[in-house]
Amino acid sequence: MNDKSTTLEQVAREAGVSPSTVSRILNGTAGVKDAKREAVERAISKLNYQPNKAAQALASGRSMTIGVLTQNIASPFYGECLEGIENGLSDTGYTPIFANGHWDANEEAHRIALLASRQVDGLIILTGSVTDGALIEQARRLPIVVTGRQLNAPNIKSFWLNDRAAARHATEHLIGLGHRQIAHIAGAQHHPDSHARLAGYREALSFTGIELDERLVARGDYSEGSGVIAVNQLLADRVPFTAIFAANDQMAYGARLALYQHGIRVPEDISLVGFDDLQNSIYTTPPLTTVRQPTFEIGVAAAATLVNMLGGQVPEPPEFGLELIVRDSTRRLR
Amino acid sequence: MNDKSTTLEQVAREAGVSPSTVSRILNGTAGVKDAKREAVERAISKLNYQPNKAAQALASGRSMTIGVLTQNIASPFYGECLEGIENGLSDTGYTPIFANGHWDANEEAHRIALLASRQVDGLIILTGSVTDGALIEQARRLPIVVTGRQLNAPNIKSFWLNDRAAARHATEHLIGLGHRQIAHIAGAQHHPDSHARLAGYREALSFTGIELDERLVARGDYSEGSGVIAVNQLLADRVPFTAIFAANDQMAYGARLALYQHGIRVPEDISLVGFDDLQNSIYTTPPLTTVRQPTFEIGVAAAATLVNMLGGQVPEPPEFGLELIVRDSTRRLR
DNA sequence: TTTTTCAATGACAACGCTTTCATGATAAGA
DNA sequence: TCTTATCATGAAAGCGTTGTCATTGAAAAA
Repeated sequence: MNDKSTTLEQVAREAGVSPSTVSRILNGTAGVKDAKREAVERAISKLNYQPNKAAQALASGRSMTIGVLTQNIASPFYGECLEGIENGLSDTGYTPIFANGHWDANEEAHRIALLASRQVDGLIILTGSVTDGALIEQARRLPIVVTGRQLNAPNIKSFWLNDRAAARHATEHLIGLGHRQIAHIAGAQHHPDSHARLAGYREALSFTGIELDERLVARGDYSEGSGVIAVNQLLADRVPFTAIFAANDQMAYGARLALYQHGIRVPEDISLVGFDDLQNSIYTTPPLTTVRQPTFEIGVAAAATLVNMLGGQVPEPPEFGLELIVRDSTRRLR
Repeated sequence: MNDKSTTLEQVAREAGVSPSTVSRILNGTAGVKDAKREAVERAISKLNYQPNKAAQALASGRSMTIGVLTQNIASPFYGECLEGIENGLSDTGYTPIFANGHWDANEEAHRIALLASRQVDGLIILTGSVTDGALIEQARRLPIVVTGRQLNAPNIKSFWLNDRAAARHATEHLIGLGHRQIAHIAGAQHHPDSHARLAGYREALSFTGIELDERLVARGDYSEGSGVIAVNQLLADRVPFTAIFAANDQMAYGARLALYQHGIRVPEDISLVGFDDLQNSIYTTPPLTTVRQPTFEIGVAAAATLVNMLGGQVPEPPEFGLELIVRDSTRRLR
């Protein structure tokens, strides 16, 4: 209504009480006579009052914001997780602030510092390349929830999934369908996930007694484009294969396209397995067999855990598992 | 280092100057002798000082944050735009804060109020159902950039694209390929975009003298699932068609899947056109012919425009156009 | 040299809220 | 009825900055 926004003091004057009282009503800090409470509430809605969060933050030391470090906001993978966090945070009074690390340890450290200077009350770190040490140091000032690693330290909770086991499971699925020449498109070089998934793939092969032909392992970077390149490479190498296990869905999409362009059918000629179960993987042609990551659920749980920590509790975060979702991109070899 | 974070005052003491001087150095507000500047800079890095944004916001009245109202953070469409905004904002000192409206006018109003109470310095509204009036009212206190509508008002800049013309163009592309029985999967009922795209479709048909069979217009809600349903519906209706123009890519993905499940080939049996050119549309099989929305670029431009407005300028935002990208999901009818 | 001007700096009052402390009023115990 | 807890409330001191104002010292002008 007016030009400057209304302040608590104006509300107090309008209601004929002291600012302290208004504050108490706002925060439920102490009992207040009904008469005054009503007067204040009337004043609040009359003046259309909204407390100034910056002032609240400064005075109370709590900003009611949570810093979320992702790697890439636009990626479908992080998108789902962010939505989970948003969901888990709604109605808690906390607001998430997102920052992109772009998979660069320095950048990440910088972003975290920036978040800290914004007085966030806690931190959610979605994977990332920050060192454990840096996190432990940060945790001395802020509670932290981190995904994608196992980290036991005071004031830190971590969500970790057994990528290796799941990758092994996915590969075994292909083996179970009779495939023996199984290519793998590995993820970005320095991601721990990539190693784990590659290790799972190797494990499945060696456990079954299949000798791994190193030429069947192509290196991608988790992007769709790298999936295309990987398949072209694989095809150019002329080492025969009947199935591909891609380290994530996005590369599987790229692989799918490259195969299509070569006139190779999925699953008739080649079976294809991804990893992540992005929302879109139901809608690819054919729908993609993949390992489901409970990304959204992890986001929700991470948020809830952090809020609990902020509430002074020491929550035991739930365990999550990975699950193979068999759709139509894989079939028995004949 | 220490338990509580360092304050400007501690830095001042360490450097042997007054807090004012430190503040001035931080903000470049006034000239400071080199000797002192160096002393202060040394103190800052020694104490690892980061200014408290909440305090800055309170004292200066500027929070250096920008509120961004999206509808759904996780959607690929908004994701690209958010990335653009993030990009356009980097190195400006401003940080975006995202809020989800979930396509509900009330929810949106509530989120905007929340953002306002966080003392954001400006607002970017990505489409949404808020009324123009509400925006104009908000704009009295905050500069606003809004996409998806044409709105000329003080303190508001808008980015608008001619969806109707582009939709017409897309439909004409199909007509030009010899298609006459063209189905349309319309977008969500109350989105202005849906109307515009449907109108463009109608326009193209009537301009070419093709009579529109209303049974060929299916109603979706912009989600992949609704594309599946729409095609199933269309097929069940048994009205023959040779091409589909979906009001967005996500529904086109769904349509693609439904066709696949019915054993109908794209583009051999049916041509398919989408709208948006999501990043994934290059990687569908076949790659999707679609109308490219410069989502990322609009995000960048929206951010830049808002920052300029905050800098006291009255920028003329750049114009953007829509462009038909012909890929492999459409072919000449024979 | 003396006066004027100006750049550099410090003191201090905001900014809008929370939170302790003190106080008067009310209810409970003696 | 008088004292003692208890409760509701107000006054006031921060929270960590910024920004105004006043002060100082030195360079420029006289």
